[in-house]
Amino acid sequence: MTEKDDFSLQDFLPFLLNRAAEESSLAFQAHYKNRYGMLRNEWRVLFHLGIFGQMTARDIGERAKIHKTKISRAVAKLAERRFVSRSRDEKDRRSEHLRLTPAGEAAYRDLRAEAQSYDGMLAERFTPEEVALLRRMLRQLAGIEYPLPKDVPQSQGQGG
Amino acid sequence: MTEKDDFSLQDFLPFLLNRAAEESSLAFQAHYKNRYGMLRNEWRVLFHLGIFGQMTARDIGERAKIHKTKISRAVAKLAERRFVSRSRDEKDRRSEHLRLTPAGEAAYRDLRAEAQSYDGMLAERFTPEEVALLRRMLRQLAGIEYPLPKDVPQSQGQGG
DNA sequence: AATTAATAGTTGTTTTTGTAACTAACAAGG
DNA sequence: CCTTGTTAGTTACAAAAACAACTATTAATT
Repeated sequence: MTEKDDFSLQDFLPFLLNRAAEESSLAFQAHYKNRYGMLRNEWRVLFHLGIFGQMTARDIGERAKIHKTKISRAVAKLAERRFVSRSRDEKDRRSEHLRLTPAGEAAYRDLRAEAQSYDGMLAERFTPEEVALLRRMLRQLAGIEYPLPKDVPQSQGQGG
Repeated sequence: MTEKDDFSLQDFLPFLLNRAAEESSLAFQAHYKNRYGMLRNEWRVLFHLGIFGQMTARDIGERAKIHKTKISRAVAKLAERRFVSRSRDEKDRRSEHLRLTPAGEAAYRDLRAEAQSYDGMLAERFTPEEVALLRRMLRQLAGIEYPLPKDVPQSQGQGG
């Protein structure tokens, strides 16, 4: 099994990104899965509601780029477990406002703490500058616009 | 939908990595899917055989960290399409040596060229130093050991 | 107003994955 | 030999994702 070829799979960005994503998700996955019986899309919805307070399914899908059928099923599960409450918009009765119940808030806070310490653990392997650059590059690759710092009015060195 | 919370999902590495991986895989996926009807694990197996010439299913799984059932199915598909040929190891009749057929080689070369130009396109958004650092960090997160330079002889066993 | 198009969200069906159990071949110890 | 354990790979079944078609409601066009 000696190398025969100069192409390196382990340098190919899509491959590398997938492997890193998979690997880095494992330990966190164990948390939301084992402790709350949640699926990946469920914690994502939970986090969005935890962060933004109230959103429609559409808002979440747009922001996280998750397909509406996944959102729909994730919301159904979360509502069934009383982590999320739904209320019709009376102006537009097609859409529903979603928010966390107290139980949902509690789960969110717990998982958020977990996420923060987990992220710190991952970041710890590098210097702060490296991590900042990594996040910036990943956001760029993910097509997430760089969020400007709130206190700095001008473009802060996106550089490319 | 205003922010309510200081936790940023878009900075959470597992989330960011997943999004970047998904996004950066899209265009390449279109190639192996539309042109060859391949699935993700199938091109991965194809590439391993293209790069290393001959391997067993086990070798591939170990190197790419793909579960053996996925390899098994990917190999079955590739063999069915005559991209891969299989031959029993006569010393150990449990295992099979896999290699690309001429058709498999052709598909590999085509997709490799695609992968190279696609990777270049992704990398182009950053400076060469940034890209080098990105790959290094991703390898570290993915649990892939840093490959030592080839001219430095090295203890046997697992290799890189 | 009536018709058509668009949007929010759901449901049903087909693919893919994940997991466990399985077969076949080898290996080691009694 | 003959258990017992291990490894390579496959298969069967359950869970999840992808995709298409659907309902209900609103908006736009005539």
